[in-house]
Amino acid sequence: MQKGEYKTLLQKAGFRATPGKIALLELLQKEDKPLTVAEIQKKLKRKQDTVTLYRSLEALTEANILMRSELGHGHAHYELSIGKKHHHHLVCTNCEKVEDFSDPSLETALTKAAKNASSFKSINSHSLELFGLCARCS
Amino acid sequence: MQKGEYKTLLQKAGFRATPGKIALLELLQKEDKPLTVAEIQKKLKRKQDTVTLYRSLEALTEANILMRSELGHGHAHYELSIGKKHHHHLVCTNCEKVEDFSDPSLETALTKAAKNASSFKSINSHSLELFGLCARCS
DNA sequence: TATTAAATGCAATTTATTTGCAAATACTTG
DNA sequence: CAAGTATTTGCAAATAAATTGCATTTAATA
Repeated sequence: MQKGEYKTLLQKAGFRATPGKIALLELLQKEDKPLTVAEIQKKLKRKQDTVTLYRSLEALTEANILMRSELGHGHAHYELSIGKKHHHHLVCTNCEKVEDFSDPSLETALTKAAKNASSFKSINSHSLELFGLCARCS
Repeated sequence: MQKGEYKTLLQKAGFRATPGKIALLELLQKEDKPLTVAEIQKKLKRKQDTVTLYRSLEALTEANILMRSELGHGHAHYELSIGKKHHHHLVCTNCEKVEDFSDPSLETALTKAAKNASSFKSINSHSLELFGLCARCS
């Protein structure tokens, strides 16, 4: 995703291409890992009210532009979802380092498991995190 | 797990077999599904302070007697972990109904994926939830 | 039964997130 | 390109989830 393209992306999704939202998307692209609201706010050059940030994150997640994940700390993490393939997270339980991972055969197994999932008629999404110790912490 | 056995269980784990903790374990056994702190508190015959409940839940989870899970609502859920086989959850995004599920081949895939997990030295646990619509809501 | 460390309850605090509303601003259309 | 309008933003305040400190109670054990 090129820098200027966020304007188009936002507008196509029905949002206004405000400096705040563009800065948010650019930051998340640059960081390329799940960030908490506090981290985002700290790193954003253009300062935004916390409430505005929450509202933007919520709306953009709803529009599938962002992806939200719970990483076992009591607060949500957000990352860019467009332009990234489906993935999950490895979380270091010591230093909280987060790493992406994906595994095709795991996805296959997940899809199958979802089909077998007894009484449920449809499975629309899933969340999966692996917890362990990263190279530095072990 | 028979009723009276919780006393022994607690003591073996280094806890005191207090009426509060025993009542908590008995309730979770009876309910047999992930409950929120508020739900537990409401259903407990013997009323307990919220703080006490939080502390018990935390300690018992630490001791692997309980299992905590995030089900995509902004608060933790707890269920008995002893005497239950490893499982995950199906969550209805409409009515919040929760159902257990487990799938051996999925576990195999998860273990393999964990091994391949690049830089991480060890994977100790994982969390997996499937979200969809239950039979009634679809 | 007395001792003591663990568990409890209360008050208050922290952290995460949400709501209401008025002011500011991006996009449309003339 | 100026005006109108609906969206977005910021501020203040509220709500929700979880935690901390401390004094009191209580289960275990000697």
